[in-house]
Amino acid sequence: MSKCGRKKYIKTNLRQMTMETIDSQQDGSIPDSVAESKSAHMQTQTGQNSIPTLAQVSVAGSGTGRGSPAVTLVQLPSGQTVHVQGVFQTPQPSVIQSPQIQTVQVATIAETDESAESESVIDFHKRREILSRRPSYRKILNDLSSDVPGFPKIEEEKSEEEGTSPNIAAMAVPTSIYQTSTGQYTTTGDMPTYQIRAPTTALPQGVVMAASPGSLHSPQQLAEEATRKRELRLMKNREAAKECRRRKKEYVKCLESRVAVLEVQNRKLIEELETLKDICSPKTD
DNA sequence: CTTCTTGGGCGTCATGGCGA
DNA sequence: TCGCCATGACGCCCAAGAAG
Repeated sequence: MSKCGRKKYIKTNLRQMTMETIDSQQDGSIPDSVAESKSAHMQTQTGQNSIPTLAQVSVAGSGTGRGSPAVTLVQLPSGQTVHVQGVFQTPQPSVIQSPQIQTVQVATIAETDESAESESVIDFHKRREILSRRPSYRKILNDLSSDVPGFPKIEEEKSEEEGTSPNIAAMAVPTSIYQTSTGQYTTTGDMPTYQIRAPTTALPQGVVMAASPGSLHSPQQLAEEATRKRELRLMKNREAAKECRRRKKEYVKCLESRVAVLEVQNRKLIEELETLKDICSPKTD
């Protein structure tokens, strides 16, 4: 495997490993699996670049009180503090409790219920449809944030400081393009700096020439229109990719924070279990 | 100092989902 | 059905650190 291929392999598996980590948590597995998965994740993130610290945890309460759940403060990497209440409370939903997973859980329950058998059959194709959809970081994260107050939301609209909206960016074609030393092209002006490679002469796949026949006459005009549409599409996709990566990073950060919170909860559970064992052990003996 | 390794970012293409 | 959007995948470039 080439260097880039290996790198991309690791990159691609990063999310998968993270998901597996949380999946094991949801299954109620031991924390070692979490630690192992996290260490694996850390290994993928090792190196010279700054490794994102998961979270700093400070236990503010004893955690043994049944009536008054203790509050655990978890310092997230972003500086945000998440309050984790007593471990005997209703367990917080796992990070993978995306709509897809919820659908599976509902489906499982429905299938075990004989009276709902017909409904499960009816909803089968619908569930299949939902399950086959790609995950949306925005949806997953917003779903998470609705469950956990401290969790940030991914905004539906781009924030103003992030530049122009995609529509505006789509309309504004950069006028000044300079070639950099690396052979790439950099635009200047109010638009964000792009690295635009020289457009290929070959038409992209699936590009439909939808120009009205009345407005375009010569083949040159057709070619110009095609080039313009291609540049427009590339610019839009460029912005979309940036936004997607930003959301993905935010999503991964939230997952890491979630892992930290769950680790704290797990640790407290183990401590309480040990305490209960100590209390009950004289009776059992 | 040079070369290698590694991680991050970016642009682009391919593709599936979704709304009009 | 078509166009748009979101996202995975891939390749490239760059910076920083390690290794020689």
